[in-house]
Amino acid sequence: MDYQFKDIEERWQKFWASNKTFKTNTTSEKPKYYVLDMFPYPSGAGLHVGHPLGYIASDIFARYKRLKGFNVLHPMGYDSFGLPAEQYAIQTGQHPAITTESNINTYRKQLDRIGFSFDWDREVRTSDAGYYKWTQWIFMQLFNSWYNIDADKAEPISTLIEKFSTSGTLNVNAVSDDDTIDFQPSDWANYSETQKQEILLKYRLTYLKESTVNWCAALGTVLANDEVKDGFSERGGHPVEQKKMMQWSMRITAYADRLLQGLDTVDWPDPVKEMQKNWIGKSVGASVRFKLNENDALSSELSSQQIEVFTTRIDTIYGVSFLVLAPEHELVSKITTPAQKADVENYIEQTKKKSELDRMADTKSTSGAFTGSYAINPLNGELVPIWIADYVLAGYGTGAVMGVPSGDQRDWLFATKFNLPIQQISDAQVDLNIQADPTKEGKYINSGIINGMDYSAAVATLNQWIEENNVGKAKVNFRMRDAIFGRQRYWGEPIPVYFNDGLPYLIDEEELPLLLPEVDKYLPTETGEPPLARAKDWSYSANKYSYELSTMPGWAGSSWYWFRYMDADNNQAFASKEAIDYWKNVDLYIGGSEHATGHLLYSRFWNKFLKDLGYTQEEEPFKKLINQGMIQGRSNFVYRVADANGKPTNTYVSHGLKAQYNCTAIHVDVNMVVNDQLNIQQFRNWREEFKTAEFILEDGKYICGVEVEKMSKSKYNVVNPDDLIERYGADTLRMYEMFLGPLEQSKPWNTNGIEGVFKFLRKFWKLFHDNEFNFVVSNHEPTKAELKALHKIIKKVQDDIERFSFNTSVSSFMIAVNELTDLKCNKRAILKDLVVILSPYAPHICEELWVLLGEEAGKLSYAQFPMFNPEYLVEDSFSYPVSINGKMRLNLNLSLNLDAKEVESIVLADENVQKYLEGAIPKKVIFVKGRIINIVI
RNA sequence: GCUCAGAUGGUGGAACUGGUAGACACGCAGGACUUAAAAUCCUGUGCCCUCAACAGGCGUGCGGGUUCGAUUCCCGCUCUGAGUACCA
Repeated sequence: MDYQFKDIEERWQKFWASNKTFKTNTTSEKPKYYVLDMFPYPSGAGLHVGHPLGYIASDIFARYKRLKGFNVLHPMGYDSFGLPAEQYAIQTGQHPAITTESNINTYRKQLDRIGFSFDWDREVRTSDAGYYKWTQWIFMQLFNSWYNIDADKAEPISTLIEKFSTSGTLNVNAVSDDDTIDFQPSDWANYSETQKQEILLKYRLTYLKESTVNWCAALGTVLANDEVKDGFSERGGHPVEQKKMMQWSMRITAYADRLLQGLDTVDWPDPVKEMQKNWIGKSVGASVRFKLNENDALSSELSSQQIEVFTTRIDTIYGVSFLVLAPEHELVSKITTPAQKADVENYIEQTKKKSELDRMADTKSTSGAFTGSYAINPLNGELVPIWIADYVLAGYGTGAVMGVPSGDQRDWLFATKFNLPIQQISDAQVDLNIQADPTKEGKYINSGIINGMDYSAAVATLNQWIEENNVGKAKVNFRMRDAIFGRQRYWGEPIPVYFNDGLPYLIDEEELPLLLPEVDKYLPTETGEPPLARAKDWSYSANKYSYELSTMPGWAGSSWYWFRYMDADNNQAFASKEAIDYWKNVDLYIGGSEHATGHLLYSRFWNKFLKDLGYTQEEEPFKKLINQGMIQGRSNFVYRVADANGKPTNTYVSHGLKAQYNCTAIHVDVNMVVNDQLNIQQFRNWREEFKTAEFILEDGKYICGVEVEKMSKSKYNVVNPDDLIERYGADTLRMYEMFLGPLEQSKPWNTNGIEGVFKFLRKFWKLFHDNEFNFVVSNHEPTKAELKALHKIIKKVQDDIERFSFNTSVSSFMIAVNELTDLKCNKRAILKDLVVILSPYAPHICEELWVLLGEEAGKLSYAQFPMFNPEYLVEDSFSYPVSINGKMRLNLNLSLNLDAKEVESIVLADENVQKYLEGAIPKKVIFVKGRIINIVI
């Protein structure tokens, strides 16, 4: 019997499932290793060939680690709350839970066919009540915590209340959205319950606040910053506008510095670290207050107002020649003089008209308007005009900047356009008539107290001065905002909060989970309330209080799920202490880079928070991260010829000849195309309209055009893994996905080469079988050549897997099996090791051969990865080409002492060369891996 | 604009710390087996000159440099992809 992959794979998948071969125990003498995949959202379309790429890689690594003697945790689950199921529910009325369940079943079937070694007993689903009970529980912990800056960690809110009642705000150094709070312990005692709760809400790590949010009308919900791309929603591409709303937020900004510092401790791809760094956007500088100058047009009350600016270049403050406010800045209307009123209002009007996109596209032109007012530079008392311009953003820093044309190119352009002075403040030789000098070189001139200083001295001096004179202070600013947490949607975790007197309170912990109620429709109510408002008899404490109606965002459930896998069925805790102490954190995490500023950042935040409260041990959740590349679709086209009148005919011209015709490209299903050659019969049967299709061929073939696009149904370029498994088997699919190229690289899918991998597996199978397909192995001692072939592959595969270069190890397998086939090697000792080495890649065929070799079924996964012995790889002949002075390449017979790394004598094979070298003394002999490569004379 | 990644045959890609560039696979061409096809096996395959062989020349986006030796290191440029965007 030939290699019967279907039979083999079905049999072993059944065996693994019923014997729970990959069940992992938490207590083990072995060292632990945690291999995690980013769990999928179970969409209705099922898996295409790109999805399992990362899963195959992680499965290979998990299996390899088991062979290396580790206790490996390798689980899988579903991120099953989310928008598509809800959108589908709105259209069809079907409960999202039903859609989700059926999608999960499809996913599971598809995953099972690939032969992963997941421990399915640990499966999690974020939409299960048993799971989201703990998502809600973590929310409650966040609500009940504040961030103590002195301790640099989160603490229970009770310690804050303690401080308030003993010493008021005096000893409180906390992250809060209001740094003006100031009271005595006696005040605290006299505050009403409502007042107390209002104050505490400003410190809680999850809090309710009126804030500007990204509102997506089409989706009927708010979105987080990372869910908005260029002014449109990431899912669906609907327009997003800014809107003020009462919203739940997560105080992730409290962790900004730790999130930044932690990046230095993890083994992650640089681009992802870079993205997170930019997203957090730390900038060190100073905040300075400019007093307004008294002015006839302004009331004296206003002249006591100040404009606060944030700058990273306090050292250039003597060069300030104007201030700029964002058009939305609250002071704009107050400080605009009557003479300038029309100008300013006109400018604000223009700014409003510009859409978000226009504003981003138009970064070149400089625009602005003068308010007519002046501020006073606190350092030199000079008057500086106050302008407004849309290059200053209301949402960043203080919404106001100081303009220094000599030190900042944008300020320089602004000054040049509006004829504002450009003051030189550095002795660096730069012509300020041409451009600004943003460098920090040179000594300061025309700069009062910092004249003659260099950059760092100037910054230190000025920071001290502004603090002493109470006009500002050194400050660190972050670009990152707190994360909006509420969503006006149905299919998400209910927020475990009820309202009393307009203030939020947590429900009793005993009442978790707060179940998602049933509703008649999944749309907002007529009055614009979220869908949960439709729930009947859904309120807290015997109808006394109403529940929070928004639900949690998609990222809530995925921000802690790796802990749940450690102890998936626990009903008393999100995971037991023993399980967390043993598994600690994820050693290897594989997933797409699209989660760089979303999931990966939120997960690190929650991980740090849970650590602060003492529930977990590790500061970082994912030690090593690998981003698998995206698999793109490779679309094929046929070219329909139009007749003289431009009317389409039913004739199609091959790609190479299309220039001679007037034709249009039509997507054709890639599954009817092999090596870009169209299967004409299949095409005719594809659709009724093609039944009578005629073809203009080249060399008797119809060649299709090719384009790389996103893989999608509408482009007919989706390749389904099930079809390939049907034809070639799961082992071939697994190996081929790895063979395709480096894991991290994005690439278009191309099925063309899969035959090569399939042929390899057949060849491998045949090594163990004679021509009549009988299983035959010999018990003879292996020869040196056979051992060499074996140990070469042991070393190669081990090195390749350790550095996640799976594509090259597949190639090495092919070489090894070719060598052993040439040697007609069917020796048990060699083949047994070969099966072990190959099993992470092609587990089914290896399991089959393992048993045929007389070993116990199911034990292959825990066999020992063979030890590499370098002795087998030593060269025994020293006749090979060597170059002289890196130039000519000659065959030499050498006699040398390898230990001494010196040539004892050189015997030249060629007389001519001997002549050439006569009398020359080798200056240097270059060895590489014990071989002479080059002789320098 | 900024940041990062990349550019190697007809194609996907190898070459791990500089050391015989093009492994391995696809495709293509030729051959064996077959009535035939499929499957399988064998041979060839970077480009140029050459009937062919020997030999030679050119070759890792482009231009320089370091080195006995550069796909690999350095400088400058071109192009492609990704991220980000007036962040003060």
